[in-house]
Amino acid sequence: MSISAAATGRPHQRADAARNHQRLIDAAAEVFAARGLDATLDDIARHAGVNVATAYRHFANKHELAREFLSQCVGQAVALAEQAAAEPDPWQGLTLFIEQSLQMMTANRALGDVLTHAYGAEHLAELLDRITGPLEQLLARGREAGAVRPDVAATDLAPILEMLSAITGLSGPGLPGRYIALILAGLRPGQEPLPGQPPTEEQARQVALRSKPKDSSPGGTR
Amino acid sequence: MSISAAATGRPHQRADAARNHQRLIDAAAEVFAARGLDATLDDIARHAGVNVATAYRHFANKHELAREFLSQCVGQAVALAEQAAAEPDPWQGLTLFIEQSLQMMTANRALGDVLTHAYGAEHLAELLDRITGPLEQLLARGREAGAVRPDVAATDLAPILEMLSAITGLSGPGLPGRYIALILAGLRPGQEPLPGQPPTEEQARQVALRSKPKDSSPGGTR
Amino acid sequence: MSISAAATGRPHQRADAARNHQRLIDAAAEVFAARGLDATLDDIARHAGVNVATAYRHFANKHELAREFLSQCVGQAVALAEQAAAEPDPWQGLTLFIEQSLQMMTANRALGDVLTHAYGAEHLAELLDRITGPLEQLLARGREAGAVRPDVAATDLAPILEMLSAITGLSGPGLPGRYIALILAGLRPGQEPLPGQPPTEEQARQVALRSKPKDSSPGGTR
Amino acid sequence: MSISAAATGRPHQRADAARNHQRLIDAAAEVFAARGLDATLDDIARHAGVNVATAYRHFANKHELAREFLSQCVGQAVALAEQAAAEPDPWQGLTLFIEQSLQMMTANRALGDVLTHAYGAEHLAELLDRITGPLEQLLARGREAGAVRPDVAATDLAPILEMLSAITGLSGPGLPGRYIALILAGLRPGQEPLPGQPPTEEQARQVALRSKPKDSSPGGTR
DNA sequence: TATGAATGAGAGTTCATTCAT
DNA sequence: AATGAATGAACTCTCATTCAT
Repeated sequence: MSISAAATGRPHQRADAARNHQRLIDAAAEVFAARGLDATLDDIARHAGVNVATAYRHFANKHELAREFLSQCVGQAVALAEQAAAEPDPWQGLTLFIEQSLQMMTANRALGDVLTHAYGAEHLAELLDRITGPLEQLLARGREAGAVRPDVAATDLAPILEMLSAITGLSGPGLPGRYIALILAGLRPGQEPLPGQPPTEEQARQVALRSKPKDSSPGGTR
Repeated sequence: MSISAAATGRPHQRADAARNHQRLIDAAAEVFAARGLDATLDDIARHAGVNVATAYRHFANKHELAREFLSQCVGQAVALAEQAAAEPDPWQGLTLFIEQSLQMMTANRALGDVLTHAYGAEHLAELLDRITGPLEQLLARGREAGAVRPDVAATDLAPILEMLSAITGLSGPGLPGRYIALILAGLRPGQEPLPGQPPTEEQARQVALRSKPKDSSPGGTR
Repeated sequence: MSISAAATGRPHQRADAARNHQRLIDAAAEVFAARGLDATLDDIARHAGVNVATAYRHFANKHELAREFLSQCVGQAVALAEQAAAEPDPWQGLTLFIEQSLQMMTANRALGDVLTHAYGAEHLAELLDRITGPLEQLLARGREAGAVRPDVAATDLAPILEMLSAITGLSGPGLPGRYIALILAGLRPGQEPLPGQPPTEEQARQVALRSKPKDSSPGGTR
Repeated sequence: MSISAAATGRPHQRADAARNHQRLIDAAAEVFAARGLDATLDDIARHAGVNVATAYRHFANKHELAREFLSQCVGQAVALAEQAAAEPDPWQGLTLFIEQSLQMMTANRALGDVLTHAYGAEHLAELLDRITGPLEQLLARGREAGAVRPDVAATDLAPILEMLSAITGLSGPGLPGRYIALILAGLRPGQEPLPGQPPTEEQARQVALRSKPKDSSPGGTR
């Protein structure tokens, strides 16, 4: 076992293979972003400069590739949440989290797409799991400071982000920001209480499940 | 082409043809709603009780059918806007418009799907065109009455609806309503002004254009 | 519903479709015979002069095509058994049945191949079901007449035919016949009793199940 | 190529190489047996605990591996024939040979499979060559002793074994044995003479050649 | 006009075989 | 010599669209 292997945590991962692995994920991000999740693996592989079969050596199937890609995004999002939670001013933290999240989704339209597909469900669960802690803490501080309305919970942020992801396409001077502001305004305290209850984690997870029945189970021919 | 056709201004259309036309649109709505836009034309035709080839006699291709379907939705939406504008209390009118719109999109998941595809662009333009009038009027009254923040315009409602469409999948007691309330709260007056400007109609139209390059021009193989 | 439809028992089967259907089965027989069951559907379709997709309009998948083909063979085999049972001399009937069966398998090597695959199981069941009656009757007459050994049952004929199918490839003057004679000799009376019992229908059916685990369930990609 | 290689008459083969060679053949036997000849080389290599590429260092291609495997079986079969020829009672010898052969084929379903493929032709020739002697001798003694019908030759045993191989799948109390008995009965003397002549060695070899044209020449893609 | 049938162009996936380490 | 990785060529099956009745 080489040093680099120990470093990556994978046994005997050859340099070129590692490169291709990442290349494929990057290509997936780009191509998914450009053409949506319906992009063909062939396209992605070509984009990565490898043969399709090579893609299959690295990922069991298209689902897995999407999942892997999503998994990397989860990492970023968690980092974002933690960074936001570390912000001294909780309102600034919240603003930062939402703005950066939208930016992330804008830069990577595939993200919204993936979330919409069943692929996402699994990793969304992981994401929510790891993200709820820091965010809840952030909101708590915000509530105490009177900066955030008291009836908003961390799980509310999933639908909120999902909503914002819908307008990532909007281009124009400060345009998506306008709606971030709108929503942030709605999160301020001193307003009529929100109806209903914050979604459970289970329900929050379902935001991603608008997807096509046919695509829900891997193994489908298409 | 017969004389009567010339007389009516439309090519002579037999009664059953007209019936099939509508049947297909209805079937499209149902099937798109159930399976998303990836549903096959075969499915739709079968659902309508006709043959695929018949569908092609009525619509040049799948895009056209989707467009036609969207066109009918436009009608409903315009009606909705007019109904809202007629409401004595402008805030109630706005609330009604947003709630009913979401309901329409929830009942018909395809709508959100279609909007997301390039299909929508053309008809979205028409929609915005016809809807802006009543809504602007509604908002004007709201602003005057001090019920609505002064810096919101009718064109802002397009992104807002698009955002809400993203969470139609959310199920739970009063769940989508929770976020309608959040957004409505953000529309109230007495808050920090929104950054930027309301989108132009052109920009509002682009909300729908996140879509796949490949699908943008009809005639593509897939 | 046309007259021809009534005749074929299928609703509105168009002439060309019916032709293609049979062509495909014939092509399947030929191509399966030439290349074994691993022949591609593409090959078969090309051989039939149609597009693969057309093959898929007629048969849900490769399995179904093989099954359909086998089904036609079953018909022939049953006819053969009935013809043999009608023979006045039971020994002659038995001889005829075995000889003709072998001939059928020789002319159509695919038959043996299909039997060997899991495809066959289902239709083999049907075959055995419909064939056992006449053959048992034939053997009964043979036993009474002292022409056939008393400890042979109709279900013994399945393994016997399967054995013979193994040598259909043998070419030479009267060559496969030599082994038919050998087996017929073994069926004569006045010899040491055979060990064990005749197979149950269930067991007889299993002759066909030597096949590859992977191929046993339809839907496998290969 | 080293000196020691020249000395041994074989290219220098490291100990582990020789071990891998045998391991691969053993793995081939097992995997072919379990999954039929369609098993992938990857599977076989993994089963042998080596990499596919290593398999290719030892065998030019899949065909060669199968051939090599068959070659080893030939050895066993020859041993079997010699053992049978050494039996004092010729009938017992014949019975033993047939029973053990069937057992060998049952234990190793791949054998029948390989025989059925073109792979076998070459080695089958070798087999027949080396096996005919002992078996002819055995049959001669049987004929003299009046235990075996006079018109059966050693080359008849090839088709006979091939026939029996067809029912190796039969499971049930004493089930394959029942048909061995049937055939042995047919080999007894005092019956109508068999039609035709025993196959020439050339013809006997052809039993194995029912196989797929595509696969006959190594180098085919599949 | 409406239908049943046909089709070309993929899409996802697998595998025998070769290349680079 | 042996490995991990890469590849090209298939193969099965699907679907939007067109053709022939």
